[in-house]
Amino acid sequence: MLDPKLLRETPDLVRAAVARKHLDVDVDAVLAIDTRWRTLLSEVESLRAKQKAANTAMAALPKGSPEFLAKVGEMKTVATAVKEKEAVLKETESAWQQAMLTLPNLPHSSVPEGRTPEENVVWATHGAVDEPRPHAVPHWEIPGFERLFDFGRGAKVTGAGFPFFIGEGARLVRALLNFFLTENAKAGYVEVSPPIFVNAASATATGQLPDKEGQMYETADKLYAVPTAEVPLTNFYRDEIIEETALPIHRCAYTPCFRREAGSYGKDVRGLNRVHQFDKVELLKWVHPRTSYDELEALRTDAERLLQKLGLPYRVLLMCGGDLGFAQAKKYDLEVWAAGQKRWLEVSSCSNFEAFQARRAQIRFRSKETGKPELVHTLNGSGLAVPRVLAALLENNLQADGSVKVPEALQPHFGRESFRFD
RNA sequence: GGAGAGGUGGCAGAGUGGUCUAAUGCGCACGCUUGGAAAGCGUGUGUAGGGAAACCUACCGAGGGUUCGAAUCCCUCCCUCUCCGCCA
Repeated sequence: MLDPKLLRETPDLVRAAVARKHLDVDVDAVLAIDTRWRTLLSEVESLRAKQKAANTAMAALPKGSPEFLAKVGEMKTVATAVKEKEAVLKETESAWQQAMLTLPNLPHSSVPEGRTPEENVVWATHGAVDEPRPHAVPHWEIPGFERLFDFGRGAKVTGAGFPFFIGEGARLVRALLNFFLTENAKAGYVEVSPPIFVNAASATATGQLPDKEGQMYETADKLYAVPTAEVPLTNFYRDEIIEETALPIHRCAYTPCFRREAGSYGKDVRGLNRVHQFDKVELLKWVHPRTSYDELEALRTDAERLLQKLGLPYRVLLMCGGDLGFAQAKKYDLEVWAAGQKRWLEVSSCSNFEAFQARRAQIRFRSKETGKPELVHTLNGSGLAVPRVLAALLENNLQADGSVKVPEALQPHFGRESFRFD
């Protein structure tokens, strides 16, 4: 959510942000509701003040005295008026809240202009992308693929997009997770193992609800399977005030992630590219507003290092205004090169939300200068998502003899230097 | 799952219909005191919204209700504790 004061005092800034993100939001309509809400609020408050004054006066009167009874009669009409006004206020308030939620976060000044993904800026490219690999094939076409990654039985047991990982397949997943967590710990992120179901309040605070409800799996008792560890992790400090000396807080968490991916059919759903359940390690930061852009660069570097150590070619995209998410102020995507499919796969998305998430989740710190609570800045990024890294690893490291070379950094976790599908 | 008890400020804990912006204690901050400290004494000490300000309003687990008036009474839900049952 945006700062309501920002809307009132500098509506042009908000209009500019809407334009840069190429969204269709009626800022003036939100302003109108805001004004109406504030008028109603002060009306209700003055009626309440009247009630309180009468209350104090009546406490001093003998109960049942004529003066007392006269006051009761008088206050009855005020009570009715308060009730009516309050009902209107409440309605207006929820309309106000909904309207405020339509306003996107302001893009940072360093975010490039642009409407479509094609206008994202290629920030950096690492590794040999154009190296000839005559035997490279999409990972799902590797002979024996289903022996280690059994999509067929997964579909029977659960449904499409819920594969079994078997033998070396399962071991690769575990090795990657172990590698990610170990490296992240070295970089100073404290490991957390969070609940993988969250309640509606948590899903609302991080923005999954109400809009993206259809993207989550919901249980019979109204809990949601997490689409990313970002949700339980960010909500850890929801409605809390953190000591400034505790900042910055760096954490990482492995969870399985569950996504219904409703309506996302197309060619990028093959194999490990897009599944309903996948493993991911998420990096999360709660920081002082002053440092959040330095922290974003560091976050991106930390995620990049993982790909570098695995020896996988990748590129960094700086997202343009139009491809920025609703809540992000600035975002980098990390895309790994899949040599068989000859395409880039997104494996991490490193974002600075500034105070946007923190305001919605009410995560604050006590400022040493003012002594007052202020909103923290939150950042997050994957470090990293397993299946797509795995897909790229299989495709890039497939040898002419059909074996797959395990990256050196992964060998201590995997236990061998290579493996075969057949 | 069954039975019972309870959720009040940073913490402990009083308050069971009216002057509660919540007693008291601890903690914390500042001041007095002191050679310095402790003790003692004094003052202050939540969050949010509105307002230029004085100030006003809301918040006693959450939501609804009764009432002229609710921390207090009623209803629903959530959570914690104790005992019993079941079980990794």
